[in-house]
Amino acid sequence: MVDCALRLLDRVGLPDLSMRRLATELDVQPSALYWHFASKQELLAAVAERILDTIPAPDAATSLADTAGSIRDALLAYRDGAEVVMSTYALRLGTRRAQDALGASLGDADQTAADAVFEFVLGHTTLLQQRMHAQSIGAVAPDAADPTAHADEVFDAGIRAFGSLSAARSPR
Amino acid sequence: MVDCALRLLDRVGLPDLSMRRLATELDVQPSALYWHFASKQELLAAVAERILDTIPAPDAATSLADTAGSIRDALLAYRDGAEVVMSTYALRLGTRRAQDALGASLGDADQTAADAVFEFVLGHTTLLQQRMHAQSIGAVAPDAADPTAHADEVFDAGIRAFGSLSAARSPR
DNA sequence: ACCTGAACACCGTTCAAGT
DNA sequence: ACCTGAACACCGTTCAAGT
Repeated sequence: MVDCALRLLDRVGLPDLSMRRLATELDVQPSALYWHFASKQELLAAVAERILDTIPAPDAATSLADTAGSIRDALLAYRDGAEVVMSTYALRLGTRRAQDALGASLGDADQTAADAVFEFVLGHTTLLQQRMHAQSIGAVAPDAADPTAHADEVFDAGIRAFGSLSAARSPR
Repeated sequence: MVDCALRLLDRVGLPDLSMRRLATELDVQPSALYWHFASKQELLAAVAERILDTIPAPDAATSLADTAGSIRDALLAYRDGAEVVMSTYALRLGTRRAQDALGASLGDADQTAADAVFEFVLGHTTLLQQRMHAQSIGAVAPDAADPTAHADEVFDAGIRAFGSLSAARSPR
């Protein structure tokens, strides 16, 4: 059932991922979903956890750039993945898998820096995916030649900044 | 009419800011709104621009921390402000006022770093506001003692990271 | 120029009742 | 234990018609 929601998300996007549509996909009445999940939010939390499933276990030997990259990849693997994860992370449902991996790469005891990096990755990827959708709809402003062109550069610049933060700390 | 939307947003939040509710507030039929705005998205773009109106003009003499702080303040001034700005920024509606101010503080010709900082600020503030709302509803997980407690620390850590990026560049 | 009235095609959620 | 049927209180948007 979560698998079906994940496939539907990837096919139609978050705005069109409704309980009614998911029910139709499962050949079931909408009300049947509420025996399994108390609300749509709870269903989305399960979907978010599945999206983050592919990120590797925390490993101090993995560079920040690689860890951040695999989190970005996990979010990009499904349409609107970042937005789904963002909304459930805000409610503190789901695991802290992503932050733990980032924390390990930063070699930091407290999680402040890891939280900041995760917030950057979520913000960046949410924007990127919304832009991808806007572009496919043709709803983008005409002045923007290639909406997603410099996204990688911006992402790298951000990760480099956070990397220099940890480099400045570790020598102590 | 945008003022009314802004007040309504602050009162009820983005999920409850509907065209029908706004119409009721204005003592008008919902369809009347579509003479002024082609869609809800367009209305939200106007609201987003108003939210960002209070951020100061670009000034190289203003520190990155101050500029980022005033952008954060502008977003926090209205309920769900960050999410509204995020969704219209993705569509590239509205101005680049925030990024221009950040670019000036970074003393940078290209806008890559400014974009990265803005993405961090948007991600951070969106998460913070969603958490504030979840808390007021009481819908937050029980293990989180004080959801918004360390938000300032995380924000400062992020901005410090981006600050060190520009510091490492300017000596060249 | 600006708005109404009525409709179209949807939503999330609840809850008694069925099997 | 798991699902149906029917309802409740909503959505964004369109469009002919009014003034």
